[in-house]
Amino acid sequence: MDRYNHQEIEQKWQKIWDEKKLYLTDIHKKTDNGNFYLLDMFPYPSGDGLHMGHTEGYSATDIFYRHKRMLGYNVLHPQGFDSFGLPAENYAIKTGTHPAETTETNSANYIQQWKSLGLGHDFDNIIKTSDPSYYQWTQWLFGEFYKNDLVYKKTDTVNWCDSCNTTIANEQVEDGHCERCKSEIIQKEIPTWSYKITDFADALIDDLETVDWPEATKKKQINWIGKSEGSEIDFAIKDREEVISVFTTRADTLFGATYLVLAPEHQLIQELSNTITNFAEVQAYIDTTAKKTELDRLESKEKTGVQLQGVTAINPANNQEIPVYIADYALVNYATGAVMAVPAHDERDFEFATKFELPINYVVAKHLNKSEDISHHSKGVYAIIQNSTGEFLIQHFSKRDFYWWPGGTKEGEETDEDTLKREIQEETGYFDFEIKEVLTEFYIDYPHDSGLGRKHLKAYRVVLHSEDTKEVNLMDDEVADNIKLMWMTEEDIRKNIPSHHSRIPFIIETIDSHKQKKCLPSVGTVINSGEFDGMSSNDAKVAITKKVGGRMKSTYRLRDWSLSRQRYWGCPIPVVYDPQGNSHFVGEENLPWLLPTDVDFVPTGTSPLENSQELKDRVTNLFGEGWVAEYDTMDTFVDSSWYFLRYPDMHNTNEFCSKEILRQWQPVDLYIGGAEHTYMHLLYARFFVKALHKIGIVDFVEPFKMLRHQGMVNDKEGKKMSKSKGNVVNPDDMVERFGADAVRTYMMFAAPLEDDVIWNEDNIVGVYRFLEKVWALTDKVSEGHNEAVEKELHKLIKAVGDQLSELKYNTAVSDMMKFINMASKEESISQDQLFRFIQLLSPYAPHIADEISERLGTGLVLESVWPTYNEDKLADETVTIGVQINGKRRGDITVSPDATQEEVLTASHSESTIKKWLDEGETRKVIYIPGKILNIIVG
RNA sequence: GCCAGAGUGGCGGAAUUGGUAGACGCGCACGACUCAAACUCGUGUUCCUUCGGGAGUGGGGGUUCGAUUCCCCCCUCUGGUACCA
Repeated sequence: MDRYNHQEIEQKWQKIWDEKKLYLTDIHKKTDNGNFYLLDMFPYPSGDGLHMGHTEGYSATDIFYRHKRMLGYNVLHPQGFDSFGLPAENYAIKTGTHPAETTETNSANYIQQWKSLGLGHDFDNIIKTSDPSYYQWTQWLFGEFYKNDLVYKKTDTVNWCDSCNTTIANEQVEDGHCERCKSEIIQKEIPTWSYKITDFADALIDDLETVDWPEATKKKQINWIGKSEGSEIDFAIKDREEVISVFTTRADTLFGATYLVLAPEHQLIQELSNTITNFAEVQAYIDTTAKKTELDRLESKEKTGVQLQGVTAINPANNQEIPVYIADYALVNYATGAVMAVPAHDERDFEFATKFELPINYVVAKHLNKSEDISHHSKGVYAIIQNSTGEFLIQHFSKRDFYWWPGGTKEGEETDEDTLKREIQEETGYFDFEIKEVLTEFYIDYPHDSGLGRKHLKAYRVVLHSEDTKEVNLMDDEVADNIKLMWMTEEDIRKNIPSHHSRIPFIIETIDSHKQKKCLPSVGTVINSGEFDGMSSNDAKVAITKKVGGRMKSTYRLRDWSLSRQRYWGCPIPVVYDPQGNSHFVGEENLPWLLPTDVDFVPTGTSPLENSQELKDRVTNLFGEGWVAEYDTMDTFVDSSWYFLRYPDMHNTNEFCSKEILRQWQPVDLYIGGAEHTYMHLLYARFFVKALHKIGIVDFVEPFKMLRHQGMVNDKEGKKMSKSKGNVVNPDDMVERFGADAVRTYMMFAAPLEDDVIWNEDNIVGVYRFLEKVWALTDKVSEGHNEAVEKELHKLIKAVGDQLSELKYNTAVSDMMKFINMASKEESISQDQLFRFIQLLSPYAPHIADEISERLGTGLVLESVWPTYNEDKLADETVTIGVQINGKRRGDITVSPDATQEEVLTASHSESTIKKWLDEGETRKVIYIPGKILNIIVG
């Protein structure tokens, strides 16, 4: 028979499939297994065409599609184009070609490429988001959002790309640069429309539990949304009506708040301008900040700021008067735009306070030892006594070689002060001293037999005024211990006290941190906070918030989605303004609200649509004199946030999708695409569905039940392909040289779907040889039945089917290779057996499958029914199991799969290589796992 | 810094309810075919070895008859994110 010629057969079958409309989906068709919605991330039709990454993702869904269809599902496997966007517009600016024209040319090229890969999409029914028949529904949905208060316009500080001349969303800023053109992003005050995605922040986190997505992707979205739970607390301003609200996750440190910081853009600053005595200086700082790009702010780590002279805030916890600053480390867009600064326990506040010489007050002590529940412990005090030179008084229990701080653990006294006074005098004789602050708290576990259990101790710093003493009054056991009092310097303690007396070095550390003014950001026990002393940080967060009239609250890193773009090639925002400047939705009857064509593309910083006379006339004619259009267009991510809802009913001119079809086809069963869409597209699409659910348009809350990512396709060295490196591999070239079947199969074989694939032309020959072997098998077809092949085939049907459902394509291909290697060595294979194998192969290599099928006379493989297997053909007659002696493998034996332990042991003894190990000693134990392993313990 | 994920032959990778580590493929070596080369086919291919064995899944410890798989500590790499209070 003739040689395998991929070019010839692939072109032949692509033509046949096209003519037969093999991939046409009838969404109303009834099938045994019902509907399955399988979705690819649709591409932007770039002039560069498909890249290898696309090829992998699209091949993956196509394989799944063919399998599902042969299993009897009605599978929707659509394609389309995310065709609005900047590249076409930029190309238009350069060449004068209208974006619509570029889009047409590029789309046609993509479709050609898809077909040449043998992808089974219905190319007669594709979506282009730039078609009025599509974007009229983007606009209709905008109208629904508008009516339901889910989109609003306000002047806001937005990310502005000077090169693209447009605002961009937070998600589209990468490292301070524009995601598209890589130029620096600046902050600009601009009127902009925004979707209220933050209304759904909690649902966007919680509902992830209901979908089958990669865990990493879920976690990334959760991080991106950035929920933090904390408190909102109001600080009064002295002699003013206004209050400053701050958000904090550390209300337990409120007593340590020694100043406040407002973001430079905070609106209160202007309101207080008459009170601020150095307003000129303040305004100058605000102006400087405004000029900084996002990147400047990130790069200049050094803290800057200006005090608002004349403004004093009151710390509601202790009524202390504290200064107020503005500084750009407070961000206007996050929470209230104001921070209560606790330099002792927050790194950023600490840095600022150090620079501006602000007080650092410690109000949380780190635990020496962890204890979750304070309430069940008895309490005591602990005195850390210092003399005038700063030395510490230590007790050395010479009999037990034990060091202790003077002080006591007795109870009964009303206050800690009483206990301390009594104890210090009894044990040391000192009486003229002053009790200072709480340094830390900790726990001591006494031995079980002592009956003392666990004690919770507070360590107070005590300073002696005089070293005069009165009579010492020790208890009997204390006398017996032969206690010596000694004054030690910090250094002495570090050097001489052994480290197992951990609490003494620990307290020295703590004192040292306080003295050296170190920042201690961890949670622990509240100290120096009046009635809250001794409370755990977590309890104190709630208690202190409550005490000062604050509110427990969550804030989010996620911000509303700013959708206005000052560009041409996008979906027009369907809004007009009346002569008073109020906005109105243009109304359903005026949809599609067409993108005007009489527009100069060259960007000027204002929206290109402003130059359209047609648009102006349209508005005047429809609404009257004095009315003006909205000139901005929508972010292209709006278009792609709902396209999957349109596919099943894309020709519907009355609705974006009928209720009936929504119910039958949504949500998407399996979605495959790159992980780079985690923050933008996937988050926005989820928001859209949740918003539509709230409005009552859809009855589900998550758009994509199951999501998988394909990895990237890298070059031979594993490096990312890029134009600048000149290592980009063109899929068309590969298809021409190796054929679509080999390219598809190799991509699936080279690595698990979600891992990166290394594109190495030297390796694809392995897959090509495999296909040649399959081809050669047609020469062996004969009438007789080959039972050996039959058994392997049944195993293969099960393995490949299971692996396909789990998207483990790489091992499925390897199993098929094994089968072919086996079958190639056989004398013959029946026509029926070869056909069933071809069915298994066809999702990966559909062209060769149909060609062989035609030669076998078995018709189009996609229209056949996926083969089944018999359980009883899966079992082997014999099985080889490993024999271990003392856990080390010493040989193997071949037995029947249901051999008893006795039989296996006997077989082992008759194997000379094993027997010599068995003779080493007596058999003490035998572990036999049927079909797997025999382990004999000899000793 | 924080949050994920991953470390297995020369290379891509396989095996995880704990049970023969290295499937399948590339490469390499040898052999057959050939005047020769390529193709193809066959055999071998983790490392060390005194050919008895020994070591081995990033490193160290632990649990177990048995660990790539489970637990603890550490190292390295990749990706994401970062003045988010």
